[in-house]
Amino acid sequence: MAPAKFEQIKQYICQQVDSGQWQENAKVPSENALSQQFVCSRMTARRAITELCETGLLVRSQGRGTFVATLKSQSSLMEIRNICDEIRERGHHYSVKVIELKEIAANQELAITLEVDEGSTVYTSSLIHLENDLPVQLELRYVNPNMVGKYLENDFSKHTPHEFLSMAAPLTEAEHIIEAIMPNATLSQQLQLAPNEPCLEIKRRTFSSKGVVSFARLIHPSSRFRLGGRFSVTNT
Amino acid sequence: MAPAKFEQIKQYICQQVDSGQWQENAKVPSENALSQQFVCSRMTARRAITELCETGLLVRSQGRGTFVATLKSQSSLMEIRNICDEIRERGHHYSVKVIELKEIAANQELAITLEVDEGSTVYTSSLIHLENDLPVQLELRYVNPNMVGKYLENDFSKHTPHEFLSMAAPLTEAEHIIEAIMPNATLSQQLQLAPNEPCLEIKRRTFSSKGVVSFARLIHPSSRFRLGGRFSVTNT
DNA sequence: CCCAACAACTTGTATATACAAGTTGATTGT
DNA sequence: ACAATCAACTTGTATATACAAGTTGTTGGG
Repeated sequence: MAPAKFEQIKQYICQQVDSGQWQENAKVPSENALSQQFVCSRMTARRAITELCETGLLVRSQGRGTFVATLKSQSSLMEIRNICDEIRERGHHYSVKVIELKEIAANQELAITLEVDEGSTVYTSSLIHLENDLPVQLELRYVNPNMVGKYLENDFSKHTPHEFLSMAAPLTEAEHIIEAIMPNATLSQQLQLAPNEPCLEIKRRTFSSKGVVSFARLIHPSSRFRLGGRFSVTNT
Repeated sequence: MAPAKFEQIKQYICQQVDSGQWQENAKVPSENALSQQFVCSRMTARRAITELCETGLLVRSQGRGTFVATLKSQSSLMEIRNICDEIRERGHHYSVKVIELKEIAANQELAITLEVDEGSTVYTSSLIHLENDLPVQLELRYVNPNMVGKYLENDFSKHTPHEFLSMAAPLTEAEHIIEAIMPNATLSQQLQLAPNEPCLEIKRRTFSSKGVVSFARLIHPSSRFRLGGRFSVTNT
C-alpha cells in the first residue's frame, strides 16, 4: 500500500530540505508546478504544503510563493525583555501594536503584587510585538506609578516599556512565574491564534532598589517563539 | 468585511464548546450537516473542523464522526518527576517503554555535570512514558553510580527512576534548564512526532546532601503535555 | 437466538474548476 | 528618467463531485 499522494509530496519536500537541496528561504515550487510534477490536482499539492507550513518547515506568502522557513534562533528567557532587539538581530522586521494605554485602580491582588495600596492608580499598557507582521508576544504591563513618571506618554514604537522603566529606575532583580495557559477568545484573536491554541505565559515582576517597579504578563504562542533559560528551583 | 466562511464555522463551534452547549466527548454535527447549516460545501465545513482538530479542540474518527476532545489538565513543572502518577490521576492509562539500559564512560561534559571523574562508569536509562499509548515524555537519565546501588536492575514498569533514586538518597534540591529544541529524526520517530515538531526539553540535576545524584533530560512535545511551575530567577 | 449481510452514515482522499487577492516585473506613456 | 498601468504568476477561498474506507444499527436467514 503506497502512502497517500499528499504524503508522498510531503516526503519529497522534506527530503529536499533535509538534504540541503533547498536551503533556508529557498523558494518551493508553486502549487501548480508541484501538481504537474506529481500528476495531481492543485488541491492535493496544496494540502501537502499546508501541513508542512503547520509544522513550521515552510512559510507561505500570498502572491509571492512558498519558502523554506528560517529556523528560529533560540532566545534566552532572561532576555525576553529585549524581544525587539532579538527580532532585529535575526534580520526580521520588528514592529509594535499598541492595544491600550490607561490608568486603573489596583484591586487587592494587583496591589499586593505591585506592593502599593489597594485602590491606588496604576498604569497599564497593552502591547503586541510583531515579527514580520506576525504577533509573537502580547505584553500586559502594570506599572507602579511611584517608580516612574508619565509612563503612558512614552512612544512605545521607539523604545520598549522595559527600557523606559530601567531609565527611570535601574532594575536589580526579576521574579518569574512560567506556565502554560489556554488563551481566551480575545487573546486568541489579538495574537491571531487558532482557537484554543495553548500559549506560554510568563509573569514577571521587576524590582529596583526601591521595590517593585512593574508586573508584566508576557504571552506568546510557542509555535512562533521559542524559549530557553536557566533556573534554580525554589520551592514555594 | 465578514470573516471567511470557514472562520465563521470555527467560531460557531468554539462558541458551542466555550458556552458548554457541547461538552467533552459530545458529538459534533457531521461535515454534511454543518455544510447544510451554513449553506456551504462539505469541503468548507471540513476545513473548519480540520483546523480545530489541529488545535486539539476536536477529535476525528473515521466512520464514527467528530467529537469534542477531552481537555488535558495542566501539570506542574515541579511534579513532572511523577508524570506516571499524574497520568493515572487523570484516569488515563500509563505505561512505560524501556529503550535502553546500559553503562557508559563519562565524557568531560557529563563528568562535570554529575561531578564525577572523567571516564568513570555512569548508568544511563532511556525511557518513554506513554499516556493512553501515546508518548508524552522521553526521559534520558544519567545516574551517578556512587549514589545508588544496582540502578539498572530495577523494574521501571513498577516505579519511576526518580522513586528508585529518592529511596537510595533523599533528594534535597533540583536544578533545571528549560529550553525548546528541535528533535532529531530518531527522537521524532520515538515520540511519534510530525516532522520538525518542536519539543520542550528540561534538563534536571537532582541533588542529595552528598552531591549530584542524577542528570535527566526530559523531552516532550508540548502538544501533548503542558507545563507550569513557579520560579524565582537566579541569574547565572 | 445468533450471526451474516447490508444499508446508511461517517470521515479520508482526490479531482476539476472558479474567482479573489497579493506580488512582481515588464511595458508603455509622459 | 520616471511613474502608472497591466499582464502573469502566486496563494487564498470556495464549490461540486466522486469514490474509498471505517462504523453502526437494522434486517433477514439459519
